[in-house]
Amino acid sequence: MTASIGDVAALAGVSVATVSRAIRGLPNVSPATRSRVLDAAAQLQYVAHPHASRLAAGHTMTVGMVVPLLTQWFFTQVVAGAEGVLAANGYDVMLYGVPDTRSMKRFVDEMPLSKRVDGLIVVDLPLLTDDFDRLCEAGPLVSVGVASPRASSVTIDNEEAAATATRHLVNLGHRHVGLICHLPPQALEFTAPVQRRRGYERVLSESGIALREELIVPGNFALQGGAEAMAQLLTVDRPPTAVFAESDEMAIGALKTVRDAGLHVPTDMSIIGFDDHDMAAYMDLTTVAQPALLQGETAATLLLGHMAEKDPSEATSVVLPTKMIVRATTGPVHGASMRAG
Amino acid sequence: MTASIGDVAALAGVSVATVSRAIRGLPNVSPATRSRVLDAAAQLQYVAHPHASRLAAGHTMTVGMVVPLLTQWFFTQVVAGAEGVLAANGYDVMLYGVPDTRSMKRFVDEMPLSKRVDGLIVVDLPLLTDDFDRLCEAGPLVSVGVASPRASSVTIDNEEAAATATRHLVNLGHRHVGLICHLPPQALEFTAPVQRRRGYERVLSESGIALREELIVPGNFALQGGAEAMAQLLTVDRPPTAVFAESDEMAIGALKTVRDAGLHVPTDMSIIGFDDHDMAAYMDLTTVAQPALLQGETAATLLLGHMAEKDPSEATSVVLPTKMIVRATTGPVHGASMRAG
DNA sequence: CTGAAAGCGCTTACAG
DNA sequence: CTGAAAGCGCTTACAG
Repeated sequence: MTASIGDVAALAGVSVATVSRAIRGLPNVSPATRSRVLDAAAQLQYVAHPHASRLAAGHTMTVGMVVPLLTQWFFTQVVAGAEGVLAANGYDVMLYGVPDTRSMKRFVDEMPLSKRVDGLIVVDLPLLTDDFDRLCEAGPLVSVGVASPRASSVTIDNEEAAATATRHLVNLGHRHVGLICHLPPQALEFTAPVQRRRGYERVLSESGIALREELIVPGNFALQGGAEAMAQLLTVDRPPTAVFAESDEMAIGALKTVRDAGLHVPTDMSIIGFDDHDMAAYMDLTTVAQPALLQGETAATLLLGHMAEKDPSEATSVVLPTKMIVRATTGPVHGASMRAG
Repeated sequence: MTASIGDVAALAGVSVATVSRAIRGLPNVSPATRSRVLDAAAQLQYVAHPHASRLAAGHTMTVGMVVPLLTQWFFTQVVAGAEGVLAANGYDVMLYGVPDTRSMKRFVDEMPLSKRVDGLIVVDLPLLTDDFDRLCEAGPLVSVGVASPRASSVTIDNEEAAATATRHLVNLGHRHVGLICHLPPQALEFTAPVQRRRGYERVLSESGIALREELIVPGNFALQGGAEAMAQLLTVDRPPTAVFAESDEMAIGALKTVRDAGLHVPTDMSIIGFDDHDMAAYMDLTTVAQPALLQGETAATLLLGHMAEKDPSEATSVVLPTKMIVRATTGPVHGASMRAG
């Protein structure tokens, strides 16, 4: 049906070897020959069959992206960022969603053996060290979201960012500061939530504020989870006067609960989020912004570099800056909270 | 490094042909042989090299998904839905973002010739008929979002859904109904916006309401676009008392503009969106829900069917239901609007 | 039920 | 600068 390298060779009157060289821009082809080949190829609309060249050449020109949830804001941004630079460099991207432990296990078992991709971008995957090592052995890998001595990574300083958020609240005079975090401890542990929680706890401790476990509630990184978490925070005695939510989506859910309860933000309750989701500006949500798209782009660039190298080089880890954006949902403690304190 | 089919054959003491048959579950292998092969394969952790089998067998076990914007709500839902069922059926998914005309053109030129995938899922692509036909000729294709006589598709009835939304507004007594639509006409035309606009116009006309061009403003399917569109609507004379936004994200942006202007929803302004985005429930936004994830799943199922067939069968087009969800952002016309009317 | 061999469409030393 | 040939790792008629 479609032209093969042999057809081009016949039309140009050269061998297939020469066609291969001419088309890929390799040296040692005379200008005249090259242009004859190129003409023939254009005429036949020839495109190399990828599986054949991949099999012969030993590389696939595709990279795999492994992502827990295909629909969550952060992941879509990272995928979009990486796909852009990868496509611009001639690479295809294979997308793998690994929503649960079982699919993650299967992925780890099969991927390294399947030589399916030239490299892997792994996003925020709560992998066991062993599994992570196995993936690394299979080829170039860059991890986004979680740092590792074994592989290049692009991350943000989650702990410091969370500390900044918490400090902002404390500096406003809040002494009862809630945290809407990720899942309960028994679930899959992503690293970002752990680090963010650490930042939160550190600042409280530095500020001489006792940690109150009942002010830390899971919100599942979703709107509804955030709303429910806030509902729970409102019922404890001596409720918080300020809350740090580990994602904007949870923060926005929390905002709704507060307002539905007839309370006013930030007068009765301060809320700070994390991400700088599109929605954040529109909700006037104070938050700490992370460059999600850029993390994907950077990961792709790093991976491109590793794939180009002959032997595996040093892992390089880049940590991208975050930035607190103060908007309208945080403010000084207020009368209502004074009663509680 | 990793085991090849030859290694397994050697270990099991059979030919590579037998290994191939045994592992793929083909008939004509004795139970004893099969289990010997399977044992050997397991022992060596053998996984068939995909490019080799793909080249030899002539199919790739991967499907391509082509999507305009990787980050927009609808597209992420469709991708997630399709990836789920495809992965469950052993297919890999290759992701292609085609944000602009140029990349779309390149995709159409190269993809059909490259035999890279066994089938294609094309989401909401404003393709020229010719280009669409070329993609169809290359192999099984299912289109989501736009119907076509040439290929199977999964869509919703955009016009009817938009009519329902508009009728809801008209039935509430609104005579000045704005539309926040997609891009200005000169841009790439996606079909959904065109159809939705048609539904809007039809209902106005059926209700004896004259169309006012100045009440139709583009919002670019984004939060900010929606906000700006609403700002513009507020400045026309005799401004609308109700607005239909073609996506929830635009509706939410519009909501913000209205509230920032000190107006009350729905007393001063009714707003209805489209999608039932997660955020919609939280904003108490009246909207018409479309099953985005399901559209992706359905497309994948359809494609799986087509890829399994020997010769191309009839195109089947499934149209999924939409459902209006009345919440708090729409209400009867009110005093304020009477002044204008 | 099983194996030997050709072939999928390329790339890559090796000669020349 | 160019070509003949081997090889990438499988699958698939064809014999037996």
